[in-house]
Amino acid sequence: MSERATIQQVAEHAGVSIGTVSRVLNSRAGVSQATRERVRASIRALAFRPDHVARALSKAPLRVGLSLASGTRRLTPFFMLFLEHLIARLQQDGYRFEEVPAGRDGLPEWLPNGVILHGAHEDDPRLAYLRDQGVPFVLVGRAPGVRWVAPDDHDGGLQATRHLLALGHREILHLGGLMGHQAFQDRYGGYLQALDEAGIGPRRDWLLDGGFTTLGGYRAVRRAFESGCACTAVFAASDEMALGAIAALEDLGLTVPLDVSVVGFDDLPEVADALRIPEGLTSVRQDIAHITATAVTLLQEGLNGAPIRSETVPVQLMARGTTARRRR
Amino acid sequence: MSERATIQQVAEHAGVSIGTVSRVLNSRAGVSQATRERVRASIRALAFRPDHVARALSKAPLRVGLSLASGTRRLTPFFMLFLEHLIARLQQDGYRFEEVPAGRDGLPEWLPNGVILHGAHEDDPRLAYLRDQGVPFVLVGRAPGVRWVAPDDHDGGLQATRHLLALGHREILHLGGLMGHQAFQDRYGGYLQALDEAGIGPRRDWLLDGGFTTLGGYRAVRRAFESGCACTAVFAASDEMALGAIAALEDLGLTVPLDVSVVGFDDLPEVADALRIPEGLTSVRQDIAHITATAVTLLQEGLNGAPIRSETVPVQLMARGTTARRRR
DNA sequence: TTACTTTCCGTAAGCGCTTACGAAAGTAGT
DNA sequence: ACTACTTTCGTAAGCGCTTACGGAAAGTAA
Repeated sequence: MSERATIQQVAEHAGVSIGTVSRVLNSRAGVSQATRERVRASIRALAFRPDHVARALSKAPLRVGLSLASGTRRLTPFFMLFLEHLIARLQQDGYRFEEVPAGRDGLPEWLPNGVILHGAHEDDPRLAYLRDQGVPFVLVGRAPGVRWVAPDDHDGGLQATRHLLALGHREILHLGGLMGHQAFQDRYGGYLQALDEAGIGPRRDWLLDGGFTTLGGYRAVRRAFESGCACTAVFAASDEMALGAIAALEDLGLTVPLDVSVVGFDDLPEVADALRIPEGLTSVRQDIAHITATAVTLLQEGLNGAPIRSETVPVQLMARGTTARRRR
Repeated sequence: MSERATIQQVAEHAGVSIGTVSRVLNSRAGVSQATRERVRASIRALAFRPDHVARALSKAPLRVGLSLASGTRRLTPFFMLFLEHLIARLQQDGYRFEEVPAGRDGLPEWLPNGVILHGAHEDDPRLAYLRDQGVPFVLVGRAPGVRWVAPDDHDGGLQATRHLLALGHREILHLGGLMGHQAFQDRYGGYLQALDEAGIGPRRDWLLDGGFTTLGGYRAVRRAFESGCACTAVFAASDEMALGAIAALEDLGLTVPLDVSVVGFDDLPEVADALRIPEGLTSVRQDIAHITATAVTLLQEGLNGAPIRSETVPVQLMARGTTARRRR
């Protein structure tokens, strides 16, 4: 029923050899435009998808590892999605994937050919270690002098806050946490810049620590409003915290978005599904697929000895049902 | 540095052919005890681990799929761990893994050779569908007339509640949710039985719905205690809810475990790490590795046409820092 | 001893792909 | 028209395993 076509069948269908098919699959040179098209047509006709297992076996055994910051909460929804995308991408390209276990000192115990790092600080010992070992790596995050890819966190904070300002809000809470981390620092930075543009001074008591959990967001927001916070909007640095914020507001008798607007960050449908607001959570969308694809590309460059290059991937505010024009 | 040994090298080291090595790897017949030992020694000596990619390529292309109940929250910590273990196990055995996408009606769009189902009800249409299609499957859960594997949820509830009773507690809250699901029904059943053994009648207001989230647990417990609940212990049907319960109690000025004891379910260190109680969360441990391994074994039996068989895997209470003897 | 089993193990053909290598055909330079 | 490239593509040798097949060695029966 679900027998998949092989490269052999595609070759026969197109009247060429399997070598040629492989070449067009990997878009390598040495195939005329005409046959290239013909092969592509056969691929489509047979719904051919290369077997990644065979691919990984025949390719040079390139193992790419993922190394996690020791403090990274592995089970965060965003991270799980990230991992899923990364593995899918690597597989598709015929690479092997292995998680690099952190030994003592947080340094890896053994090394694959290339590694992708997640959640490292600028002065993380692993960066220096990998550089010393000569193992190419790319950081998902930002640090000077290394290959990195990161979403435009600053711009995300900017977009979210401007959106709130445009709706007439003036007192805007920021629900953050993990303030040592660059990503969240940047989101906060965007928020501050937007406030500044609007001539609104930042206030210490508008910065809440939600620890990047739903419960943390709930407790922080509840406490803030219980002690008389007059804010009409909150910008949370993650969807989970936004969810917590919404629950807290509900429990205090406030309705979202009529009384208070809430915007999240990440735009994970899996998280926001818990919401009872039909139009969904207003949130800053990160393109995880884009980020992981770029990470892999940069790593390949590193393996080829190309010069260091980094990339920022854009984010976009998705205005939905939890933000509304300010009233009163 | 990290060049792994191949079967070829093991064969040379042991002075046999690769065929023989493969036979001992798969523990097939036709190898004398003497050479079997010798090969095993070489395997250890070279720290040989078979390459699962090559394995998957050479084996009959057996694809096993995982099908999720449509309502299953994919990003639940327990489920992520489950998935991780399942994939590792399948890989190790040289099987391919693919997630089976649910089409409309919740039925799969195409079928692999065998499937593992998670979170299905007894009358889930997928069960009948797979049976009709003649595709072997195993259910992680319980249902009559099919191959299934499940933790002993009832016994877990029993152990947890008896533990609390043994510590002198008499008013014990149960924090559940998703009451349609068999697993949670069973945990509740164990709780009820333990209460009954102790001659304590169950009370409607001792059953809370925490929706299996941390926040849900928090809200339910907070509301209960705010409206005068005099309980001294709570048995939560998941670690996440237990965490929420603990936070709620804290916020109400109660300390755990001095004022109130809390026991969770699943025993996921990743979840309980958020706790500030040094000795950790008292919880009912599920052996995920055992469950997934059994699921794969049962599926293999199904593929071989063996008669239907099911298995319950034991759970064990891990008494730690969130339970203590009742005072007053 | 011969004939016939049984046990043990080596050989080689795959699994589906990638990629040197070299042959054939086309292009250019003289 | 002849040499010298260049482009295009087929051939075949792997990647690290599994497994059907068959041969050699060893055991059993006469």
